[in-house]
Amino acid sequence: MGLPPAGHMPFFCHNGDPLSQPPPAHMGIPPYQLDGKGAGSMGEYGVSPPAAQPLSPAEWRRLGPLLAATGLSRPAMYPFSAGQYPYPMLSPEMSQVASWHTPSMYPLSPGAGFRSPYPSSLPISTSGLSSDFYRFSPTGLIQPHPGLSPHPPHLSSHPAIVTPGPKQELPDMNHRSQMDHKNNIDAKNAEANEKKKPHIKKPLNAFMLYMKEMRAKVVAECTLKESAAINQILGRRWHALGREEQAKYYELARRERQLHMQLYPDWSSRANATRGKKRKRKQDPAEGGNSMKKCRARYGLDQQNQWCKPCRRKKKCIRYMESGGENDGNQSDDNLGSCGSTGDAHTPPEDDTESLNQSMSSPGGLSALSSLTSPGGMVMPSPSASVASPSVSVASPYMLQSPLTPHEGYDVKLPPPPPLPRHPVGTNPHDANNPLSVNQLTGQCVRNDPSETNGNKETRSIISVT
DNA sequence: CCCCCTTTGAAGCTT
DNA sequence: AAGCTTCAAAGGGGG
Repeated sequence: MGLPPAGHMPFFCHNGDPLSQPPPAHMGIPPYQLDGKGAGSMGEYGVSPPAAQPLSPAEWRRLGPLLAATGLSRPAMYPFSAGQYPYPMLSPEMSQVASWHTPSMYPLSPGAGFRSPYPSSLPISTSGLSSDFYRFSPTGLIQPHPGLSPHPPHLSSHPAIVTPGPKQELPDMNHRSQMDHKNNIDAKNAEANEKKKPHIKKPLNAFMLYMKEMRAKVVAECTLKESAAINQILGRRWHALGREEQAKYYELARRERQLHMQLYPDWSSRANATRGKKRKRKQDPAEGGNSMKKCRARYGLDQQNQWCKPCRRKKKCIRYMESGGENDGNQSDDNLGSCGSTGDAHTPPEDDTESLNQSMSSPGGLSALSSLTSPGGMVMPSPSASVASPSVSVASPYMLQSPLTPHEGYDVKLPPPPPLPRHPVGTNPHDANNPLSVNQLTGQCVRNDPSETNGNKETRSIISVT
């Protein structure tokens, strides 16, 4: 039952049958547990003195071999062959893209297709970490013991940390001096102080760090600008990323958290989490999880007639709120279950064409894009051949099973795998109709044959979304 | 201006 | 303890 239609499963081996064999046993260790501690919880903070310090370039250089030596090296989770995998960056050349072992971990040069919100003047070289990594550092310089920072959290003026509110970014600062930057921030800080609630953002997790780094590349390759689409692609790439690569991001994220905690010892995500919304009532199991979904996600584009009014107008979903939020209680008034229980997984689209026609409701032009054929020569995995199960989607490190004992270098304190995580990227049946679906999008995404890299623009077919 | 989409992971709250 | 919810980034799109 819960299996989405095979055609919607984006993850599969190039032989088209990922389920024919269990995922490699080596895919089991959360990369961020490399330090042998139960990571992922605040409890790890400060526990490991060495980890409390930023990695030196030499350390970064060591990271790879170390990981490999501890048995982490492994083939890509989704072993596309170089010729078949639609994402060039996931080809073996990927390791060059993310040059973690070099001081320029985050290629910031425009030529690399990256852009950074932080001035390149930041002393990246001092530690080998990217400027992004210093988002928590008030001075832009990372201290061996950032906890000794003279800047109390509430005085911090770092843009990435203290902002007037969530999802509010300062303008691109690539072309601004740090002083301008600071003034700007001071102004915003004053505003924030006025409210007496400076918004300290959450530290970025591994995936967010990865997204931040890779977004520009995906944008360049696909000439897509819609983040929703980009994120789907990035999600797929993330899954396809080798463990070693992911481990680096987990490590980065772990250090970000550490640094964040040291800079803002009193900060708690609670402040942000409870900022605006009340927590919602636990969903009714009988509703199969759909009660917590907004109409769009619950019914899909092909059933917009079931959407609540605000949803149709792209406003805040009232059912979503009713489902435990603001009304905090008894609802189930709204035939939520109709598509509901388990239904999410089996409300396969009936008419793609129609839904595409309806899809103008959102991320716009993509619906038109969806009807385009793939760029010539692009070898996309056949959806029909794709068979996958969410349980094999390796959606997260938690899904992995470790072949190693703790003595082998890992503290295998794996939390039990979540029963059935969200649909892995692209496995949501609704994706078939979703113009933003990975399958739809990646079908339009540029395929860069690794052998054709080096700026051979002629081989890049770009679908412009305008 | 606000909210939507969309992704994964972390953290905290709720049950 | 398990499950759930929110928020991190991003930027185009719609009302």
